[in-house]
Amino acid sequence: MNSTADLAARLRSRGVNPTRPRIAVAQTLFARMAHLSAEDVYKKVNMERQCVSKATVYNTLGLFAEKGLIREVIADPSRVFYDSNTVPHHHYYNVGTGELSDIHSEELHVLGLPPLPDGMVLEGVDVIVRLKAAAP
Amino acid sequence: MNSTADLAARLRSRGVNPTRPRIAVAQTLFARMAHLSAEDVYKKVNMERQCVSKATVYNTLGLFAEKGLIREVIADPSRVFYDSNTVPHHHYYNVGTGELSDIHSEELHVLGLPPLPDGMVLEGVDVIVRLKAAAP
DNA sequence: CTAACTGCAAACGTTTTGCAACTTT
DNA sequence: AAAGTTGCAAAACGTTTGCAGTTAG
Repeated sequence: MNSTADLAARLRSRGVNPTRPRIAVAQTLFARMAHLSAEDVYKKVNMERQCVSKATVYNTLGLFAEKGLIREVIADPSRVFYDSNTVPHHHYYNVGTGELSDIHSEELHVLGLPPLPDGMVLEGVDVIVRLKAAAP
Repeated sequence: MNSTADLAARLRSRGVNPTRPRIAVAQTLFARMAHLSAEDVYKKVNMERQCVSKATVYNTLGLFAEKGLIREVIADPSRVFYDSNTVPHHHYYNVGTGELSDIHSEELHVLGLPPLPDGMVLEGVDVIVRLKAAAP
């Protein structure tokens, strides 16, 4: 479940102090499987729960991402999306609507990654499959 | 080579009217193999050639990208990079320095792309391999 | 008591836009 | 003249930051 206590434990397990605003943001993020922009989170938190300022939403999302509780998805130059699913996976991006969705498949793999440049360590591999509506 | 006439022909072949500012931007883009932000292009154009306003640089880059003369690379939330190499390829992104580089390999492939959602057409597949400096 | 956190508003950097002037046809 | 293009300055947008006040350990 997503009780406050569970969420608090989840944050603590990543070294994040579970304050009330952070719990509120966490509830919004983890209640649904979604790809939300900071603005989306701000609106949803303040609609569903008590008031959290925009600065705190941004700071909290940055903190959660840094601590590995959520994942930043960079697909659109105009805003960052936050994905509550931290299991490695890839994304479709609908260029027309700006909608992001998971690629529900075990079959998508990146093969043949060349040896990394010297002194570099892999941080992640992001695959964005850009889609548009078919011509009518 | 990259003579003005050749660049003009290159723009025309994509339906872009080769005006003087656009040629200047094209020279800067195609002179080197590089990943430049709009700001980079603005600085280089105005250092190397005659003055082109920031608005025109932005508009021109957008136009070139739309017409397929260059490719937008979305790797960093803070700025868009423009790649003069339009042959399909993928990128390393150095998270520490913000530097983008090509993956020079025929070996990197994306395998197992699932069937696209109904009524959707593929626009492109972008792979960003995020790297950071190894811990000392 | 101290350190951590929050909210507000102002600042920021990138990108877009309105519009008058200037080309080009 | 009409259509397309440019430059400037201002606006817009998402995001970050400074700081005073609040909360939590």
